[in-house]
Amino acid sequence: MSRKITIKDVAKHAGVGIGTVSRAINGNPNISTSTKEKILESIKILGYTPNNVAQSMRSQRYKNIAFFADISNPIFAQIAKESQIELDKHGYTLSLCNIGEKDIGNKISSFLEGRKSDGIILSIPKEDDFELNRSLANIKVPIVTINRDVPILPAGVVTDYYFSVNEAIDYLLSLGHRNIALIGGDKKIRPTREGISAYKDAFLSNGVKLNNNYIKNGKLSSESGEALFNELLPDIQKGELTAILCLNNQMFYGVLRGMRKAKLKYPDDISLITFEDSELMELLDPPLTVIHRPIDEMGKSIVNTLINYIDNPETYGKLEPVVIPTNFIIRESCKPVSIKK
Amino acid sequence: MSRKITIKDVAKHAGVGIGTVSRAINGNPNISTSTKEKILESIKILGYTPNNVAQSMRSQRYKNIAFFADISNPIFAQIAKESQIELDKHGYTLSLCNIGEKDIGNKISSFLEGRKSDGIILSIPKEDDFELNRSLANIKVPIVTINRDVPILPAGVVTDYYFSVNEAIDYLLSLGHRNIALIGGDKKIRPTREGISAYKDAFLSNGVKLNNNYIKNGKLSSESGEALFNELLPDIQKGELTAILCLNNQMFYGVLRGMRKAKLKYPDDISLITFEDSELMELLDPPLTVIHRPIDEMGKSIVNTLINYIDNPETYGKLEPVVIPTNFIIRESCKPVSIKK
DNA sequence: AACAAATATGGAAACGTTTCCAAATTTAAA
DNA sequence: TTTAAATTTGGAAACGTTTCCATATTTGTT
Repeated sequence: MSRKITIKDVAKHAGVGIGTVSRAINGNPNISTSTKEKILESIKILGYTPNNVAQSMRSQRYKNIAFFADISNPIFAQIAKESQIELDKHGYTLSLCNIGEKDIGNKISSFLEGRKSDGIILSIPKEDDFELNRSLANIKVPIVTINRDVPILPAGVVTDYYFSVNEAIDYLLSLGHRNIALIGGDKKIRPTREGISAYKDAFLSNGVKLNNNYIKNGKLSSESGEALFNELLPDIQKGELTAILCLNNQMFYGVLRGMRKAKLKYPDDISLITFEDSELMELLDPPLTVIHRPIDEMGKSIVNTLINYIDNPETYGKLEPVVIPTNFIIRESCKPVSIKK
Repeated sequence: MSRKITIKDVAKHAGVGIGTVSRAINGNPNISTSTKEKILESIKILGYTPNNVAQSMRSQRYKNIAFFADISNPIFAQIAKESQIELDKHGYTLSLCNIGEKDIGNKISSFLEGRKSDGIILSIPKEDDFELNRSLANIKVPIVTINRDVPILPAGVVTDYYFSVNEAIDYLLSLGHRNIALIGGDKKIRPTREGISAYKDAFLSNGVKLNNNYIKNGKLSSESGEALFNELLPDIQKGELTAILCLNNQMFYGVLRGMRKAKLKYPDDISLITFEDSELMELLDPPLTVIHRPIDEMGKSIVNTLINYIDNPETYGKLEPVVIPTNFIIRESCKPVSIKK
């Protein structure tokens, strides 16, 4: 295998200095058009490609982003994919890092100490983890969070939970539902906070009295979803509770499982709406009415926000969150309430 | 922010030369226990961590693996996750790269030219893509493929399609099914090839005559799955075809969609088995009988195979494929055939 | 105690870039 | 033309390691 072509080879071939070659590669303006062309020609002839490791070493820029999330949740896998596609356009690569529930801060710090990334895309389970926030505060590269407001961090990219939930509840109310359960994660995370607020506002603006007991909070897991469903079960069986809106797809699986075990069917026994669409949501029988978010747009926004922070560090922390709108897709998991007491 | 601690600082603090510090870090045997301890102590005091970029630059080893697959398929996202977890244990990072259908070889080459990886995990749609194979042949780092036999590449990691399909067909035959359709991808890819061979052998060993028309091949997409299902539809409606085994989860979605449109229900109108388990497969109504493969084990095997190739280049191409066993999970999507003509 | 062999150590060179500064060249102004 | 200013260029230094070789030290043998 022949020796790797370096910048020196290019310089010699083009009859210029290495600094000039570097300027040609990096779009530096201090170079005449003619020499630049000559160098680009030599590069093509020799088949030269810059060694990124050497570039990073010297320039302290790495053209790499680290993606920290629990990618066993398919939604994050999709976001990772879309982010990677967008990053690729900007010449960045994406390092995938899985995180669990614990010790996230240390994992990120130790990753950054060794490996070099210019920025981080981060999805964390909680917003108010004191330890975590302290570690995050010490990280010196920009971080863009997904659907979380972390006090110590600048605004990230968020789904429009408020609008989505408002719209969905409006829809259920218009179908005649009066008791609607909201199942979500911890009250302290943005999606739940926004969701609850939209839920309440929807009842208020429709002049319907709401029952706070139907706001259920738990962990973002199917087990927790199933447990919360079971708390609601008696009221469903009594016919008092007629609809459920679930803010998280993992929890929704738990709701489905709970229904299965209780031998309940939607939409006859209860109307169902969940957050997050997927091919299977349409293939469930009956197909599910869902709140759909455009994952590709999320990926693009995340990447562009992050790259903006990298290129313009002075804007870091000064921007408003990017809010991604959703689509409400009505299928067949909700039906009108016929009789009202 | 204070200047980064380098190996020189450590050397000065410990009163040794930089080469000695390097030896201490890298587990080089040519160092006395006492100096090594002294250096490790200094490292701890100063909070030194080696700069990986500089290490890579000099050593030409990158401690990075590139993962090329279509990660919008959740199964690859999961494999990516499991691989990353395993790689992490070995001090490697994972770069995620999405690939489409076209120009895969060039994408990989150009990624490797700039970015530096020590190895590649690869999932490609086809095995016999001449252009692609030619590009792959020129890649000088080890490649481990997932479920494909690429002639030019050494053995990768494969699911035990033969055993799985054999077991599943046996099961369907034991339920009295005599006409069973097999839906899979191109005949030239390993899973389909093995699947068909296992399918035929199962009929043979059970002394049942098989109908070659029920072996259906298409693309690994839900659209293709739906199209193939529609080809089978007349025979299903005539009651001649009573079971389908689907080798690919994407195609299976198409089958489900086709059934939905034809207003057919499983297991009453047809028995159904698919490859690939997921939380939702259990939550479908009725829950699906599936062939489950242990993704964590696949990830581990992939990584260990690849790292072995990196550490022992002389074994590259000399090893047998690693075959990952599967579990057959019987749920409720198949029912016995009552009447036989 | 003397010497050879084995082990341990220091530090220059190299990895392939970018950055910076000084110098050369071109352009513009007088 | 001359001179000043602007532009372009070359290449040394630096980024932080590992590797290699020469040298120093320790260990073992007689």
